[in-house]
Amino acid sequence: MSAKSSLTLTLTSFTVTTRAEIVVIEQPMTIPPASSPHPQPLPVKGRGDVPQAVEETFGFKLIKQSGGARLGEIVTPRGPIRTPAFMPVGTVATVKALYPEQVRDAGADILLGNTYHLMLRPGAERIAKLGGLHKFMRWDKPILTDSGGFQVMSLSKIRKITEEGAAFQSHIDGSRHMLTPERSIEVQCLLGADIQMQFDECIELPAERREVERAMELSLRWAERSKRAFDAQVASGGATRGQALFGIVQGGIDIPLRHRSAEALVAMDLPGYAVGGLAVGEGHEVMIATLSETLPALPEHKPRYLMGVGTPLDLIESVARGVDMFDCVMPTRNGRHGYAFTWNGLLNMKNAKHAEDMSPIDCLSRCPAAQDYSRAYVHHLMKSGEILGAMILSWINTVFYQQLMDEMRQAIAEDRFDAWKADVLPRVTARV
RNA sequence: UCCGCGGUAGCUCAGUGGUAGAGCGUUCGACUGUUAAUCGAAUGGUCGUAGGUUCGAAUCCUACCCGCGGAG
Repeated sequence: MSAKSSLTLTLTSFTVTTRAEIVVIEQPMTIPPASSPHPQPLPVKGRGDVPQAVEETFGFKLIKQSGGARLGEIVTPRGPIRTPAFMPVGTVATVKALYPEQVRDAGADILLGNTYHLMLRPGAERIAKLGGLHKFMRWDKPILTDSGGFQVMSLSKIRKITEEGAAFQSHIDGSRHMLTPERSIEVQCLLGADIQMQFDECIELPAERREVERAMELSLRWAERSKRAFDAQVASGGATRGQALFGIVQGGIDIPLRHRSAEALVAMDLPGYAVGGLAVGEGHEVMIATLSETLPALPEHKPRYLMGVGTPLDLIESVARGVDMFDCVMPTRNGRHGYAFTWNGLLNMKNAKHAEDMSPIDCLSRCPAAQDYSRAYVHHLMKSGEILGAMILSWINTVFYQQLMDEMRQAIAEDRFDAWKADVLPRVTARV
């Protein structure tokens, strides 16, 4: 039962308080010190710098399997990444509306940043000059950077694809920029990303098979170039062996194309593999079906990262099939847009029914804000367009996602993942 | 009391002869490697009242009511 297990988890940086009884409606709301968004300052010593390496190389330990689900740990010089892991998205060097301290205390081991956005502003060379992305944004744990491949799709109106790469027109000032596999890797090295992604072409679905195949084959050639560029960076000191380059399997929902893509990437012997180009319009069932057919084509002893996914349902079903890493804007974006992910389902805090509801948002959450602020108050903040509403919901959702991953890891460790899933899935996928 | 301006959707206002629109609000929805504190949909008005002119009036005319400003 997750209600119980969520309260019995032992987490390094979290004081777990039992507050489920606080639901008394007439009681005045208390704002206890535990809810401070700035709980403890980051250690000043070595802040933002690479810790003197305990482990110089990147690695992955597969600890246990339960059904198809895997428990593991990615080892990096900046610390371990417990898997299955969810990476909060910090595209422009910030997880929107949250302090890095809150993201850390939520339990995140790694963040995602973005090549395209940071290259345009403030600029990769500038970040390098200032000491790297970790120091810049005060996040000393690992960072994974996306290569800009997703922007090939999301910014399709202002770009052109050639064999060489993607020519973008900046969405900020209209200036022209070329993103090639070589430049993408260079930028990711300048940022100091611990895990770097190959440059790829992500396309929207549905799409013609020929188009899917063309983008997949192009992405394979770009993977080769990305690897050569990354190896050259390691050779010249622009990157270390503690950093890693992941390949991205493409191929839409076409299984033979997915297999062809996976096979070619596996032959390149990369330290990790992502499944890209999913959750781009095909629907949950099709995505899971494609994933089920794709994952077995990847090596067991390397981390598997499902890019850009997803809903709690997506995460649970994907972990059940052996995915180790995720990232998604959903907890933060939907938080800014008024939704709360809770252990009893999805809440639209803008709905009128919350206007006079003094109960907490989620008494099963380990996020202080989920206990402290009433639904009525958060409803008011969202209706008023107040920033604090977005901050509170982003916080609650970020904690929810991490707590979800914690519970999954715990369940795998205790070899009860299927039972856990049967219990939790119907509740977290409900709409309240 | 006189003069002027104005009364159109819950609010602020467009619409000057062909049977009403916008923004905001309200309600609901969407969002999956963030161009997103964003976007979409629905809701909503016998056009101050009563007459008149006209084939046709929110629009022109008359009276009255209400508001604001000015004069006395």
